[in-house]
Amino acid sequence: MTATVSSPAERRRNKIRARILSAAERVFAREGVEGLSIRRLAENIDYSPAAIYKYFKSKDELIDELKETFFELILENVHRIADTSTPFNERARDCVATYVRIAVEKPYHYAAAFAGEAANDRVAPVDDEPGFELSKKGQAFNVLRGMIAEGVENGAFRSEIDPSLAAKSVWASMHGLTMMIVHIPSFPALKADQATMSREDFILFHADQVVRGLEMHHE
Amino acid sequence: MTATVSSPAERRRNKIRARILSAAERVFAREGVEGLSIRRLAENIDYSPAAIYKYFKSKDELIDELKETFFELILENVHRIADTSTPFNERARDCVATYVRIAVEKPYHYAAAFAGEAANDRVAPVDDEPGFELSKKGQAFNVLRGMIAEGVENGAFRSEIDPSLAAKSVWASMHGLTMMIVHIPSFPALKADQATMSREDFILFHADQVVRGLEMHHE
DNA sequence: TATTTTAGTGAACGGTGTTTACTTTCTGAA
DNA sequence: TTCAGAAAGTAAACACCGTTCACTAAAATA
Repeated sequence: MTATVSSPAERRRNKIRARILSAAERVFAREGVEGLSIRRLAENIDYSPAAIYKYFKSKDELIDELKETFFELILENVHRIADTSTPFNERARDCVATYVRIAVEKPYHYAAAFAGEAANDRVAPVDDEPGFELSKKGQAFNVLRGMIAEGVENGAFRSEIDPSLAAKSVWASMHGLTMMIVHIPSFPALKADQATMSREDFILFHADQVVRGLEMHHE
Repeated sequence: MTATVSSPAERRRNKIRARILSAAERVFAREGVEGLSIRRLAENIDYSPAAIYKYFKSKDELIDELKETFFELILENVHRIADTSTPFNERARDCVATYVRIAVEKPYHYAAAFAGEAANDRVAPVDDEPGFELSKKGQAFNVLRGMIAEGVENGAFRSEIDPSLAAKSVWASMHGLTMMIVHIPSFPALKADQATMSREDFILFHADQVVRGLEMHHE
């Protein structure tokens, strides 16, 4: 299409921006917000602290980009599983378990993503308006809603369920487990209550429990 | 029993400690950890910043006390409901909804309580060892576990459920909703997805959903 | 009353995010 | 090619932060 959409200067700038972000990512993944200071970051990439402000308006903006990239990762993985053709219940459970697993691998990212006032999350109307810029978090939510809608049509889930509402409930439940694990490193093992189940198994147990809440009751 | 367990000096000291805590509470409730600085706090109570360190080892210790008091409040309320004799399902749902409601009233407290590495939460063995100092958070968990055990004995919940495990799952789900509301002020309403349900109703819906996961399936 | 403990302080240490004024380097047009 | 203007980069400062230290004044203890 267009020959060169970016000038050399522009490309050079983007490269440096990327270098800053990658250095930030490294520190942040290991030490979280506390460990990531502009001054330390500047030292890492041999710039003065002030230089960083030529590329990012503020520390918050920089971290926002790390978070967005992180949710991109989650979205990719969840999407991949959602698009397989394994049996529905299994697929639902795997999606949910994957979400937690990845989040737990980068606990600081996940915790930070939900720490701010999070003013900019929007979820697209059910019939995705194309071109509507949607946060990665919002897209992940839409995948979830789609799966639940499918389950309701299937007859696997109770027919009176509103997929939009149920998706929020399910999301909250998975978010809760994730936060639990992120903040209490030993979870689900608690002190003086020796682990009766591995973390992996507990994630599946919880996912199962959550999906069960949606299922038909035959009474 | 003992005539005076506290000397005048000791009482005076406790009074000042309490004044510091109450000033901290005021600021913290409105502005969270970010807004609460030792220097600002000192100014509020007309002391020098250094003086505060005669009463608290660190800012973290001070905040820990705020959090503990907060969970005391939650515990009291949940206990009150758990001890009524309303029908079991209703009671379970109310407990869970109350937990969320109170947490949401003091979002900063709740968020902070789960923010640290939370190294000091322990859950008592099933037969409460008396005298074992238990965090308020831990006690709240025990109430939950007790209720689920009751439900299993009742026949209301599936018989293969391990109350300890299930309690962790339920707790995670409620924690998740709470965090969601705390961090996304409009939740369950999302942008471009006008609220189809009030927050109060959603809390009940979610609690219901969670309890459903524990119930018998008759297939 | 003399001595020891406690309450309280001002000043400093080593951090933080961010801004401002300044220089150097690069770039695009005359 | 020259030259104005933009962009890259910087040192120094501003206004904070939690915490510690050496010190004085007051109270409690012996």
